[in-house]
Amino acid sequence: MYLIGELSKQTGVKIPTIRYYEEMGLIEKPHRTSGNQRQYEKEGLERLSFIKHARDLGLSIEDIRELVDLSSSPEKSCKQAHEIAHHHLQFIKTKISKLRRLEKELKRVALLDDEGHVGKCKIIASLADHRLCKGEH
Amino acid sequence: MYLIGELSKQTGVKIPTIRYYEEMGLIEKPHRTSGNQRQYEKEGLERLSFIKHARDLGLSIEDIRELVDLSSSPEKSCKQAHEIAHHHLQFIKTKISKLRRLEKELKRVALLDDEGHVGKCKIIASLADHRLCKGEH
DNA sequence: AATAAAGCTCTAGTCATTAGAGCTTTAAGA
DNA sequence: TCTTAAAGCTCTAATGACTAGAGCTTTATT
Ligand SMILES: [Zn+2]
Ligand SMILES: [Zn+2]
Ligand SMILES: [Zn+2]
Ligand SMILES: [Zn+2]
Repeated sequence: MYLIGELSKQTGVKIPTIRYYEEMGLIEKPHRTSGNQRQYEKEGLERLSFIKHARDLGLSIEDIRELVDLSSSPEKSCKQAHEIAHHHLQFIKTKISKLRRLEKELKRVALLDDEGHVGKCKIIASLADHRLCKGEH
Repeated sequence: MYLIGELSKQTGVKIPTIRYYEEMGLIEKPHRTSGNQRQYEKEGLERLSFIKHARDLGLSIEDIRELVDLSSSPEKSCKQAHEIAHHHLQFIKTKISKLRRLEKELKRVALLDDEGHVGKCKIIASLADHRLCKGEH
């Protein structure tokens, strides 16, 4: 149905990345043509779209591998999937709050005005000395 | 004055990382003892503290290299330092807003409740199909 | 003198790709 | 049918910022 270039266009996943996913065992090894070229079916496209979407949502390859494995057994409990999503949400929240603290400090630093030369540069001084910061990073 | 382990304790930078910074040209090669061990002076400690703080604020090694180079010439214009700080602030802001969009989508996904098995799992369905999302990532 | 702690170099692994070299296969036009 | 261009293949190495480990030497303490 699709050669790798077509699959790449359909999903937005670059060709070397598709081959990498194959090597990592995220997608099944596709059928090869007589000339050794990868040939994908609709399921291959669907699985790659799933992976692309999960990656766009920031999930790790490991998380995705578990989700992919899971989704091949419809009768199993989906508890693990809920845990992964939940855990990842927490992870993103933590990341955001860390970045917000950073942003605060950086705003203070980046908006400093000074005489314009290195010797008395307030930005360089602020980077040199954490005691000038209001909080932790 | 300090051996590498002491420097590490003082700054919170791990020993292999200090050696890595040396190799990258971020810190000067220190004097060696007769037994080939690195021996740092006060300036070495100060420079490493600078680097640590800038890293904690999220600056890249490349940015830090420029700042370090710059700070050795006090008479030069510090325009470049201001640019780096500014640019980095923008970078952090962009990152935060991307993560917030992600958080929104993930909240929607992670808090879904369903019948508890993979076949009808709403989380897995949401990951499989971006059309179920409200926005871009 | 013996032992332990801390230092050294060098290599390789992490994560998720991406780039490039050097080759073969396939499709299309002359 | 021949030729060329596009697209595919494998394999290796690079990215960024470390980190871990093997196998060795130096230093400090008992
Ligand atoms: Zn300045
Ligand atoms: Zn600080
Ligand atoms: Zn479910
Ligand atoms: Zn989506």
